Amino acid sequence: MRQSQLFTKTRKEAPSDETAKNAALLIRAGFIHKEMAGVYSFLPLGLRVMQKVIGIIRDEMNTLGGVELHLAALQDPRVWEASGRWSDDAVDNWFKTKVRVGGEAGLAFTHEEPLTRIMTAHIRSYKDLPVAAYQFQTKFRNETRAKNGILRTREFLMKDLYSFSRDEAEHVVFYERAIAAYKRIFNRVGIGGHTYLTYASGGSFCKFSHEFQTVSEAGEDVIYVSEGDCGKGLAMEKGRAAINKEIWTEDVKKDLGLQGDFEEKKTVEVGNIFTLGTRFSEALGLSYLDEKGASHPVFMGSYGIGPGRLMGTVVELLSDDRGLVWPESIAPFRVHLISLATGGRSVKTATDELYEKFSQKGAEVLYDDRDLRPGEKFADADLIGIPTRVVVSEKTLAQGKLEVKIRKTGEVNMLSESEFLKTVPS
RNA sequence: CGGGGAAUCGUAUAGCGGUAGUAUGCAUGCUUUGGGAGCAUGCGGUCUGGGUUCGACUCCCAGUUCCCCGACCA
Repeated sequence: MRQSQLFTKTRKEAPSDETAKNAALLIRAGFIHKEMAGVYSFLPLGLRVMQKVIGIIRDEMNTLGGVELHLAALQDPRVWEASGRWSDDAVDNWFKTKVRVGGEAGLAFTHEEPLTRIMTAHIRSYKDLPVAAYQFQTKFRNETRAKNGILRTREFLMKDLYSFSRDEAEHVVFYERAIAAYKRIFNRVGIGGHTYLTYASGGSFCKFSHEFQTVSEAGEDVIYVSEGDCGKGLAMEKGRAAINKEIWTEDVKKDLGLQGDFEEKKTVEVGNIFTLGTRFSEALGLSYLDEKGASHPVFMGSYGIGPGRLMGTVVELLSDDRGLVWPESIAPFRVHLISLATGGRSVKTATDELYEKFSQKGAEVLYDDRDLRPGEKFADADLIGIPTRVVVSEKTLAQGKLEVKIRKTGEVNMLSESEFLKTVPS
């Protein structure tokens, strides 16, 4: 993409109404626009990052055996009344709206009920199980307080996957595979090393749920982590034992067989997986017949990740004082090609040709073809944070090389075109 | 939802009971060109509604919006 076509402008100064680093930087770099408290629009660069994140999650969900669908955002109250979650007493962050000809509709804050109801039309037999369905869908939550930029918003995209199994044993097999898939996701977006599988409250559904908690000062959660071998269970990988503060009690510690020293860490919840059991299948009549013709409620699980929150968390962790720093896997572009206008027409022509070559090779290139001074282009490039910067100028043309700079490390190398092309991921 | 703070050109900010300023951005011109160039000219602003006052951007009240702390987050 030619940067002259990109309408978004960068800003020198952070907006005064954002104290969160993630939103301040993303707004300065033109990735997002704040509509109102807790509501953000995604501009072209932000959308590209979001799509990369979605692509990684989708890939892992497919590997897990999930099938993608897209449920309605506008919700029928009746299905929520059936589960007891329509009333404001049960769920206080509903956005509800009136239907003009009568009645109400809700803006979905999650999708257990509607999907469970849909499944009653498709799951009849043990032969139909297990199944897993997922979607990327906008969720609405009427939070009393939006905060931390794009980490906690009233409207946000969520990947929610729901599993349907015959019984708990079958469910657990899937659940553990889901944990593995989630780990791969966080590794792939570059925050795996900072992310802990954490025991958390199971709410009204089960004893424990599991959260994926990423260490960051921007976090809202507190977890206790032990780097030693100090317990057993799903979250008790060696060097990775973690418990959410909300369930940090003597009973739980005994229950999980915890011992040794635990360190307190502030974290962002980047994923949460739940064993739902038969809570919704019983309420909505989702059952199957076994081999003997006996009816059983379907055993369910739910698995969430917010791609926007994940993106914000990456910004919090990887940015530096000059701006964003994207990992290759979710960068809006892989290469930021910059021509220095100081070189006149020959530089411009040479860079145009290079851009065509890169594009033909399928490389994702943002080409700064704007007629600006070098300093401004460099500052913008640092702020936008594309992993590799390639500069073409009279100087580089004279050497017959390209100046290749790595955003993350600041490392600069003079490479020939063919040397560089070998390193460009297409 | 409880508590605290804030609202001034597009953005970031100063200031005063009596003609609203700076920086940046934007527009135009000239000079510049490897880390957000220089000079000149121009465009552009006091959240809304009441009240006090001869006079309110400034003081008071209410509303709205935003931020922060806490609570909540199925």
